[in-house]
Amino acid sequence: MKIGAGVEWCAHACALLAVLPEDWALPADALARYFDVPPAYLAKQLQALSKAGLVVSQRGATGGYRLARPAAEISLWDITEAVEGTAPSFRCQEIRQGGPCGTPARECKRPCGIAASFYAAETAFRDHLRTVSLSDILVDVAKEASSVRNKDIFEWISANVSKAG
Amino acid sequence: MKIGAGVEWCAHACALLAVLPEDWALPADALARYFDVPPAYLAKQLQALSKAGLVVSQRGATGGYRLARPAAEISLWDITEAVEGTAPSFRCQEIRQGGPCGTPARECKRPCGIAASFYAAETAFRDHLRTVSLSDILVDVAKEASSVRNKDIFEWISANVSKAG
DNA sequence: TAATTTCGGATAAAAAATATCCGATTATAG
DNA sequence: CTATAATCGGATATTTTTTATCCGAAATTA
Repeated sequence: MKIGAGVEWCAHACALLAVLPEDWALPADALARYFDVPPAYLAKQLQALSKAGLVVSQRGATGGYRLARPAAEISLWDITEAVEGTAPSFRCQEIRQGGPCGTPARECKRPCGIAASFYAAETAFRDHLRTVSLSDILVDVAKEASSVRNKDIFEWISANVSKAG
Repeated sequence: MKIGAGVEWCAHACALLAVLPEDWALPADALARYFDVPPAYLAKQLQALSKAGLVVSQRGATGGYRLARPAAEISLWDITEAVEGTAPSFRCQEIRQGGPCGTPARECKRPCGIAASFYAAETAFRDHLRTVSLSDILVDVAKEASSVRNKDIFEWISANVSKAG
């Protein structure tokens, strides 16, 4: 049971996009440099966010990525779902139907007790991530970071942003 | 985020072992035939259960597997942990420490908000599986199955069991 | 309209899960 | 007591998934 690295990267990337002033955008390459991760691979992950409608991409000279909606309306589950897909972690093979004592298919319309338990557990997992929005993350970050570092971050953004003019 | 097939197989295998009369055992090969899954691969998964102390293995002529403790004291999480390992699904790469604005390591003793949220979500996942024991599964099965099929199952077990004598 | 900069899908390398085989071990039966 | 038969357990291949990269398509600016 593993979550790909793209989820972590995208979550941090979205958190950075969330502090961008309105109508500014950050290119994928800039985001990769900010976090020191492989640029081409991050770019691929960002495509998933774009496809899911979490971020808006803009091509061309002053292009880049920005959030598609307010940070309060993007949850960690939204990001996870966009990157990892919506398939359940427990993929039931219905082995109860096989073998010499297999249950007939017509009696298997509902999931078995084992599958149902895993589905319920995953629902709990997803529901928790749904309760955490990007703005919740930012509050947490703001509490930890010093005002000096916040200034550094803003200066870096200003130097690397794609600002439409 | 995916769970391997071995977890499903082992969960069903344990449920079958749970209805075995005391001091009976089922060989790995019999379990594989019962569920119609690759024998060698199921055998490998069962090793993990044995290592974790969930089942007791007995080599030799009348050997096989049986539960190490009452079904009520074995949870779906016990089985998942035994097969998949105990590593968290979200493996934080601490990318906040990298890049031009990286947070100094001494300020990173606690997990960041993103990682903490995923850890909490996974705790919810695990806690739910901890509440489901093998006996809960058996109750569910008993409700669904007809008494005719239960007789078939018991007869198959009797014909394939390794009974010490 | 040409040039620059970006995103987006197609393509390779690495890692993990899946599947298999054979030797080590143990109880039984002769 | 010994040989035999049947089992588990770890080492070994194969397939799939994840990770990583590259190059063409698209769009904005000068």
